[in-house]
Amino acid sequence: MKSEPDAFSIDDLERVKVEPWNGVRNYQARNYMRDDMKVGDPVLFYHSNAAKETGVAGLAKVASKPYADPTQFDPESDYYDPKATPEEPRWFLVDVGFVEKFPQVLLLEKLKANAPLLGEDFVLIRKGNRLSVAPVTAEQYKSVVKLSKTKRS
DNA sequence: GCCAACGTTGGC
DNA sequence: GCCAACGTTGGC
Repeated sequence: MKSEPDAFSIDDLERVKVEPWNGVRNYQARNYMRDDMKVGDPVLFYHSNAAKETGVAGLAKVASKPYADPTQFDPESDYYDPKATPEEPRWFLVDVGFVEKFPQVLLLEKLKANAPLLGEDFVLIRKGNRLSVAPVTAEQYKSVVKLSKTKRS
């Protein structure tokens, strides 16, 4: 799951512990949350668009079942969707819980350097990847955790 | 700020 | 259903 650290960082998540992942307005990303996420699923927390230190910043977990994003019903919200109704919600989210902040951000650069390990299809190094929520395999997750423990050169 | 790579919208 | 125009994301 991606977030721009200026808007919401791993430090913010550590402070609040649990955050409803609202505001996702992309159907594919919504489907991943609505259809595929289970409570307790491990999550890579990625800092996108960072001034520096773009990369995986820590670990999180799915902390709720999927439910309707309340911001879609709120005319005051930036995420308001006039076509959504409580009877027929269009957007869904899960709560995300803090697990761990990496001592150092695992830089995108390093992910790219380890493409053979992670696989060329690893979502964070794939070209044109713009989904804020996307799946990784268990193997990829483990590899990322392992890489986070190695020192930067 | 630029640009590539999308996704969405709307006219037809 | 097609496609141009437009908007957004994200790396650099």
